[in-house]
Amino acid sequence: MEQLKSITNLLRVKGLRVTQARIAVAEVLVREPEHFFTSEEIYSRIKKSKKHDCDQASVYRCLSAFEELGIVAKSSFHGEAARFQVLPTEKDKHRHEHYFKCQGCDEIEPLEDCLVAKKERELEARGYSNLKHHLEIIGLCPRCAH
Amino acid sequence: MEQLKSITNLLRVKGLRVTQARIAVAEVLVREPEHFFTSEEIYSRIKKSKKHDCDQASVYRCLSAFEELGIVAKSSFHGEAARFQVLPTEKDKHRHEHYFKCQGCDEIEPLEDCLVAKKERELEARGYSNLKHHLEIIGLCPRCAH
DNA sequence: AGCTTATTGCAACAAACTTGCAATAAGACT
DNA sequence: AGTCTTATTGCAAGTTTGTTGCAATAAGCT
Repeated sequence: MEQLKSITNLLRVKGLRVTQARIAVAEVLVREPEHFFTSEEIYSRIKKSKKHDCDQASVYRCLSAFEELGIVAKSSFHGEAARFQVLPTEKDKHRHEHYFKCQGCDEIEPLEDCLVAKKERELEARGYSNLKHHLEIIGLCPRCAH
Repeated sequence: MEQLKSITNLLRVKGLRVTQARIAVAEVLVREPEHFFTSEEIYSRIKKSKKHDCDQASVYRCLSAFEELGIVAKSSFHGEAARFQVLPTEKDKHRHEHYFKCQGCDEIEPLEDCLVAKKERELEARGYSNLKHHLEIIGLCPRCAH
């Protein structure tokens, strides 16, 4: 609830309208902050809840806007649909940019520490800028390894 | 030349046929081992050279086979077409799994050292297995930063 | 309540693959 | 070298994951 309000506030601050579609998408994301949603999943939850209704195109447009505002993190795995997750607080914004994906159960878990920060500092020292990164590790988790 | 022969040998050893399409794709990849080819690029170089001919579908099927055999490394960036590069020797197989991509000039450069190896060892100690990883860092290279 | 214009819904488009199937051509066997 | 078997190919159609143009709608300011 609190988080939903902060999203609508941010929209207002940025001069964007607080529309049904944006509320619908935000509600889905906020209800399961640990889940990595595909656009399709978000869309079907909106449909199922029947509280709001909206088009798939709107979900995509909405997620792009949210990404630009830093409300969600987007990540895509080799050839698969992109996944989105709310970024809960300002300081946690980079928390989930590293993932582990199990090829057995398709579970996605965040990796807590940023392996790449050091490398980025080094690149910055050499004149690179506006750095962003994305890391994926795939394999079998202990449960699926048997 | 040497490398091309080792690819055809591997195909034979694995019971796969050494076909025109596979030779054509392999030749393109081997001619520029430092280049990160999209499937489209490979296809149009085959067309242009006129030495062989083949279909786009065959290029895709060929690259999948090569990937499975460890002949090429595949990497894909957010929403873009996948890119492929020959893996020159057994020991260098993981050499190019880390990239930097400049948003200014679209240049892709490998990052030499493996940041993730340590993390993988740690996960393995906790029961994870069959680990593979992919890291991308995007931003502006010094030339594009101005 | 009315006005302005950002958003939406819809349908069409697009990029990057993937797949089914009949035709072809590797390569094993003679 | 010719024949046979079946892995591969070419082609066309399909799929997935978005993106886009445009008229209709609805935020939100006054």
